[in-house]
Amino acid sequence: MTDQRFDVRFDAGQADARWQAAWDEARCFEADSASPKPKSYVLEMFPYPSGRIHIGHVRNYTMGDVLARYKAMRGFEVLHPMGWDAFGMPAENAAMEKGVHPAGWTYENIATMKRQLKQLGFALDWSREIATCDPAYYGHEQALFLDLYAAGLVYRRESAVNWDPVDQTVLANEQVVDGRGWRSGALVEKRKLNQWFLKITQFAEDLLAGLGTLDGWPDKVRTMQENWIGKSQGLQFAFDLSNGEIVEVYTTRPDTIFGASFVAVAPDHPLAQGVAASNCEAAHFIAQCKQGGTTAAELETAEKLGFDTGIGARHPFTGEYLPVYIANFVLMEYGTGAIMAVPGHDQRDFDFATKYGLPIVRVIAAEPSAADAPLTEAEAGDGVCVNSGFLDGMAVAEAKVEVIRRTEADGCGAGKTVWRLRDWGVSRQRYWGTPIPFIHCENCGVVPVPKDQLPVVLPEDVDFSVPGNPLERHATWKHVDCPQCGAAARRETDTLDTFVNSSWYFLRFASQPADKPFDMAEVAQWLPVEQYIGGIEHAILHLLYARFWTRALAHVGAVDVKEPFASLFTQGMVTHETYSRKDGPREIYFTPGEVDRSGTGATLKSDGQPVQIGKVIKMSKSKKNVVDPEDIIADYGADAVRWFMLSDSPPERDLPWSEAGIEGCGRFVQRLWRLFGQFDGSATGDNTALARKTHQTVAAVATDIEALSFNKAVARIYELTSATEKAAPSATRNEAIRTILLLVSPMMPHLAEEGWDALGEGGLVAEAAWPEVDPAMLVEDEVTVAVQHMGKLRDTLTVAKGLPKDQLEALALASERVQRSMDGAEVRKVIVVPDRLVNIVT
RNA sequence: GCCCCUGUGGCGGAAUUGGUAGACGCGCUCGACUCAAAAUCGAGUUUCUUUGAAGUGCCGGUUCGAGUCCGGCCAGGGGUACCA
Repeated sequence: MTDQRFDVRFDAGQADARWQAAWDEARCFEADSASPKPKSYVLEMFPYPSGRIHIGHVRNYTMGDVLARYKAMRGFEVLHPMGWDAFGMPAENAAMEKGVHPAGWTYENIATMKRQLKQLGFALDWSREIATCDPAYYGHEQALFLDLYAAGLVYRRESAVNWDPVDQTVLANEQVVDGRGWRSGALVEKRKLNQWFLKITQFAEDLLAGLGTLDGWPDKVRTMQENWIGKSQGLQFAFDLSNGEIVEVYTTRPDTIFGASFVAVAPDHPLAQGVAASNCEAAHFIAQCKQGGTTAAELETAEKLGFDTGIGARHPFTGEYLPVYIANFVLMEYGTGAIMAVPGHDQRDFDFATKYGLPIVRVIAAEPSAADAPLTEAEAGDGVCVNSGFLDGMAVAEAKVEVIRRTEADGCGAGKTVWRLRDWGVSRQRYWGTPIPFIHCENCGVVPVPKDQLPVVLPEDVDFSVPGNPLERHATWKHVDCPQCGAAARRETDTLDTFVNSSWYFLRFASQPADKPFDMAEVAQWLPVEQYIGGIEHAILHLLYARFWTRALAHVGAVDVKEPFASLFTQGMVTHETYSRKDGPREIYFTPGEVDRSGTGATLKSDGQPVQIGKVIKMSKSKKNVVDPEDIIADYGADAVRWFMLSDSPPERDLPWSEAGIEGCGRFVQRLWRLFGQFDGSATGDNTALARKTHQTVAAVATDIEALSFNKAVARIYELTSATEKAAPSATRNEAIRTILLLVSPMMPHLAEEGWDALGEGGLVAEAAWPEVDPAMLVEDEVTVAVQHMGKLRDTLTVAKGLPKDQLEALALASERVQRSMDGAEVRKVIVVPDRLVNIVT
């Protein structure tokens, strides 16, 4: 007697609501830290509450959800939490554009997005929800920041920001478009401010070494972080200057020292500043270097400019005097802020030397005889030293050692390890972030806010009608008494980089006492995160900062974890075309929903006029190329959307969004529903082939889910579904149907619950166990072997598995098609790969 | 500029990691059912000059054998320290 529900189509709308309520009521996704079961912490990168969930979120959270539900079926106590990376610029932009308060805007977005996530039926522990803009979260962050300060990991120094001279405000790199402020259109300048820094460089060696232990991370991410940290062994030495001073330079290529044809210092180097004090041309040049933004891409691609100071630098080995330039491509942050320039073997130096007519000397050649081969571009490759005095004939590596040895012996320099990694600047001159808990006192200097006065809470009455930091302008907020001497003092008005918020949220998810950031012992129950899933765009910054912050907390004894994420999976981005129009210096973007794309071009629905079709790039709030999943949930149900996210595209690859395909997923939901309805309790008898297929599929899908290869798991399930549909009723077929239901339950949980219930299984499928596999059923007894002649396929043979080589060879040679292809030629060689192929070489 | 990645039918992709290229899905075509449509079911679907040949972005190399390994290019994407 089958359930009457199977007489009609599966009603996703009804089932989604019903089972979401049932899971809530059973509280089956709330993680129990005290559970005796083995623990599994599955985490997806928490979203910025930008307004509404987009397809990229759905993809990310569906993957994590399948893994979390699968892990639960395998007997783990699963922690699968969700929260909100709720501080950030878009809230302030909304405040400026729409006059809404950042807090109100953010919390409304959170409410909307939480509702949308719930519609997707994710197995999330909402009891642990976090919003980083909640003082209950950021207050603990302020306490941790003070702990790091006490441990000497926090300091202040000057650093450059993008300055908009018209709006009188600091701009994010994203807000600088073609060197101009995005609102004012003014040319952006570099301006120095006193800012807060975290000593990430103190952990550089350990962060680098730690990469070697992260077996569960993609190699590409480890490589990117390794390059970012950028350990290099080089030489730091001093040039004696013609004005009696010295200048320290750092080079990673001491082997090329004889090719040095000038010395260059950064515009903000003390030497440059000294020259500028008495030379207005130099001062003018330095001022010119201040133009433009602060990004590496901008600095590297800008035209190389220099100013000859007239000072000479004495080469330590030749005694020759090299000109000293102030150059815009030398960075004060790296090494000593001064370089010896070797045009022959560094492209930046080559470009500069060409422009200013400086000598370009070859000092490295493929072989000694090529010493005078002309250079048309810088050659950075390996070779032997030429035109290099005592280094001539030495290999690059050997010469590096020799130059460092001589320099050290002469006492004018030493070998030195230098890191590309710079300390983490965490100051932001913005309102919507964690207030940095310090007070500036004229008597006492920089004073930490006492912990019993935390949290330092953001004022609510702020004005966004003028640009700049509202905290700075607030009438009363920054005026406080010094906690040490009681005198009138001033609060720090910078807030923390939002990457600080996301550097420890995974700890707060694991343990959230009211009186402290987290409990160390409870954190130890769950950490490290077993599987972390998020976008590849976070490969360096977020992931490196989180690794650093965890180490810093371990350094102050707050946690006993070193690496926070045991395994990392970087999903590809969901991409879409952009649509825009120029409006003066600003580019105005439109959402796909606002655009009619039916013709060859694209027009705006509201006015029928054309819009520019931009590149296919990652979906982002600022480019508005986002698609709203809620409509397709309404049309097809949560399960079809989830299934679609998992099908087809390999999860690590980018997914260009298209509407096509979702309908097919909707059809498959119905197809499964019909199949469940064919469960026939009265059927008897076995079907060995189907039983084998079933067990093989269970094993393969488990492997695929554990590897997060959901697209492959989906293909396997399609195959088993087809085979089961075609089979005649039998006990085996019933078992196959029941198995399919369990296999799809992490992916299509609503459909699975409805089917489980209709089949009278009892309890929730969310709490059911993964089907057992009989290893004996995985082995096939026949295999198909390819037969090739000269590497080209000529025939296939179906033979018993494990057939010996000589028999395979004989069968292959006997093949009529092979004989025809060989056309009587003599067999020179036969390659036999058992169970796979035979290749005959003539 | 620099670092990392990707490139296979009309489309998304698979290929036991050097061994039958195109599994599975989408789309499309034809057929069945229907008064008709939807839904469903079945067959087909890389290309071509089709006893066969070519084919995995392009050019070359290694190998009995290359989508897979090596060298050189091209195109697209991500990051580039204040987007998150």
